Amino acid sequence: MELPNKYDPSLTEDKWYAYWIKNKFFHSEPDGREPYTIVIPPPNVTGVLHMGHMMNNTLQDLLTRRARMMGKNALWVPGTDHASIATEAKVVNRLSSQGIRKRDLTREQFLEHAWAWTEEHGGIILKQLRRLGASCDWDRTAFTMDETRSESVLKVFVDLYRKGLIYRGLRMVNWDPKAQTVLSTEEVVYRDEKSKLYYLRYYVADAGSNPVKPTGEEGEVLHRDENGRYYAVVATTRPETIMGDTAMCINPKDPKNRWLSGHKVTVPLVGRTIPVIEDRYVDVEFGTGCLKVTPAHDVNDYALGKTHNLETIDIFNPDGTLSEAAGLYVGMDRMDVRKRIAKDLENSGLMEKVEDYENKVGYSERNPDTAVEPRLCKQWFLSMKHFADIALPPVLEGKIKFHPAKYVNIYRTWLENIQDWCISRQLWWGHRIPAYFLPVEEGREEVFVVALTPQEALEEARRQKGFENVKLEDLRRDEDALDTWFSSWLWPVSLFNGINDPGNREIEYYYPTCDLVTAPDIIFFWVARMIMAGEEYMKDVPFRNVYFTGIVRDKLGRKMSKQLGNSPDPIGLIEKYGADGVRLGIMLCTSAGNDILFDEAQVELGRNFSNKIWNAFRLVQGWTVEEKPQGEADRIAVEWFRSEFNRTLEQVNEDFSRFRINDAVMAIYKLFWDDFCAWYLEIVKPGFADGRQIPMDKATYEATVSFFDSLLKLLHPVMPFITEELWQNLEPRKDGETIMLERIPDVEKYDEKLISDFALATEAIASVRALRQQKNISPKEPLRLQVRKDGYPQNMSSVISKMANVSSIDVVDEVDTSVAGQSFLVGTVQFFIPLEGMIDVEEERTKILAEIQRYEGFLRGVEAKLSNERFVANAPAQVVELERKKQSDATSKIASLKERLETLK
RNA sequence: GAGGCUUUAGCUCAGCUGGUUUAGAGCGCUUGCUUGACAGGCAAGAGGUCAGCAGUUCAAAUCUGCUAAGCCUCACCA
Repeated sequence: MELPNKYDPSLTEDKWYAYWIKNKFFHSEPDGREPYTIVIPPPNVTGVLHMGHMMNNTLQDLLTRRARMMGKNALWVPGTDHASIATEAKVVNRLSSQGIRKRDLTREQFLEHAWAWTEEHGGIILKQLRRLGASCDWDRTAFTMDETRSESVLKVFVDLYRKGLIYRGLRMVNWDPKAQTVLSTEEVVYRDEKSKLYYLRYYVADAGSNPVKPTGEEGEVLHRDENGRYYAVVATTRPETIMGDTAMCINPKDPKNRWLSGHKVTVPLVGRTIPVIEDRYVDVEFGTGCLKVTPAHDVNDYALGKTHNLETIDIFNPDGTLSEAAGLYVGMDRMDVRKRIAKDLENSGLMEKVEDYENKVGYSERNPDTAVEPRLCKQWFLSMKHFADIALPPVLEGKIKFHPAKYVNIYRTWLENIQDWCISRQLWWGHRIPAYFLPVEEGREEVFVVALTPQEALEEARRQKGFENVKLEDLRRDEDALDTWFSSWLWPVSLFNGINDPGNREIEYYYPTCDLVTAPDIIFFWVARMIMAGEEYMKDVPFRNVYFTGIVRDKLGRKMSKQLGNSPDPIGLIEKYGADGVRLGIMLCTSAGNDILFDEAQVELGRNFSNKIWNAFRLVQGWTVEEKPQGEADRIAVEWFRSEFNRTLEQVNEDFSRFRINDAVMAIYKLFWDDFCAWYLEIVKPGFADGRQIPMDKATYEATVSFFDSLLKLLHPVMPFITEELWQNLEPRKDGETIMLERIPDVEKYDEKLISDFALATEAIASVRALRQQKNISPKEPLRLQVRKDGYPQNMSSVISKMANVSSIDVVDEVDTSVAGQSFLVGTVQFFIPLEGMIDVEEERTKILAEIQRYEGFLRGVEAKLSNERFVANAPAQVVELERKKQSDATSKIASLKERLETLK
């Protein structure tokens, strides 16, 4: 078969993927083998593939394929996430572009649009994963809102409610005014922001009752205006909230504000009179030491309001505009009000000054332009104390291993300071909370029941006192949906239907899963909560290893973003470099927990490597065989490569077991390119005679094919397509055979002496080649070589002869340096090449002198150690012995170099 | 503000339990290579005060402390 000299991935990738699918090689069913399970971190159902996914999913595929080729029953379960906030936002946007407002639709109408959108865009990302070669069991593709998963979510909600772990409560929560829903504390991201600190005058309202004068002359001036009226000054970053002020607070230990104690002040512009309260919460040093208290719009103020029994005035509408309760600026957005009120305060002489100020402002994780508002409302919460208690031990005790381990601390800190999880969202796209409110009179406290179905809810309701005759249509189901993560946290369990059908064959077999590959930014959102759910519902961990990837950045270290345009299109890369090339390139630069700086040169390297493999195959494929004895160099090469392969295999296994994926992949890369191609194949490659390739002996040929076979297997998990293509052509295969289901060889014993002897030979060869280059001697001109027999592995002569084009190697007691020539050392072995008339004596002397200097310096260091009595007395015997060996080696090297110098005179 | 991590060749990173020939890899760079696998290649090279300072030790890139720069996580200071 005539093969082109360039590998063309487009001719193989789709073909083999279709073959794998047709033969159901990705499909897994429970059986007697050891299971290996990975569940995909479900991407947003309407998302598209980005570089982060590429890395993450290549890793998962690599691990899955490798496990499969180690004889395990490997299963990688794919699926998508309904991503309630993100998807709902997209649907709302699309509707608004069609002139439809969400609030004009019923819930059912809106959900129809949302499902249509999901069907339209859903699953694109899963199709893209196929291009990458992902060996997911597509028959098991799941969705967080499909029937099984939805049922699981509702069951868990009901169960946790009955266990008393879910409660409904009035709390200060984080409100996203754009999405118009609450968020959990984890969904708020804080950003440093340059803002202003406004100093506002709050006049003392009961001046008639002779307030205690501010102490000190300075105070007199500061706190009294030209009309003699006293005032306090409050520093705030949020002047737009003054309409909600219900107190001013000072620290009781603050002498400079003592005079305000017990008085009342007037809120500027608003004119409302509010009390001055005292609380040690107030920082005396900050601003003026006077704090305005707005219980409805600040977490701390809310706490103050509770302890001091203050009125709460909510001045915002859900969309962030000012409500009727504000009295002023009604209907304006809060951010506009801030600018406007600053001017108005200024004009009314109520603004003392404005300072630049840097503070942290919380933004919505999903709507990064929207500042989150603290807001008081009634929501559903999951009590976390219990879950923290069950989720911490498995990680601390090492039942679950984090790679890298540094995340254990982060995990621990979070769990030890955990807050209750707000799980309700004011969204429609999601799992609707299975709570039903019963009809009560206006103003009475709400009464509700929690049940899986309306029918069960009705039965439950009728057991409530006073509701014995309630009817189904009287029940009003809670409008809210659940936080998306409230379904994702069940993923490793719900994928195997472990909630709805506990103890079923699949959950028993596949759970716990083995490895989880995910990004560290969802450690709290997802990883921690899966551990909680796993422990709660399976009484066991959901996975044994968590591999945290880094963030994919561009080569300048910037995050990839649409705005910067620095995010390559993954499918474009696959088309340009081949999926195998992209996979290899990315795998070479990942390491657990470290960000990767992506450079297209990386995948170019991967493409080049594909080509290297391809051409190595072309070489081997073109060989002919005849009956003849195996040559000596060939025999050594075969034995050596067998050892080298096993040594590397051992290293690769070790690297994989420690999740040092890039090291493992690099080791395989070097094994193939450097050891197999550059050394092994070059040694056994037959020459040409009379314009025809010399046939090769059977033993060498068969060894080579078997090495190629092993190498392809080792490479397959990283580069599935090209390895399948070549494996299929390496020997005749039957339909239905695949490299995917072959076994990666086990490590066999190897000969370390042979490996080190061969290393010496390669160094000697490199030295001869270097010499040729320096002296301008053609590689084709044969040279003769002398070698001093001490420490020289004579079995390497045939290899050296062939690779360095040396016509004869004389192994001698002492090299004959009486003729002109060049000597060199490999380790302690001395080589000499006679080169009559080919060397420049002066240049040679300079070089040898430099060499002597280097060794003398080294020797001085060694001797300094050895002459140090404390070293000889304290260091372990073998370390001292080693130093002695270094000393004698260096001494003999120097001696031989000096001798050589003599002969050059 | 509290904890944690990082700093080794031009770039990205190894260097694991202090000791193995006075530091390794990949990429990049330099030089030389056109007939038999591959220029997406082959061969040979250059390149380092291991961030700085002080300490512990017979011995430090490796352990400790301080300093500097960068990054991450958490935290209610208006």
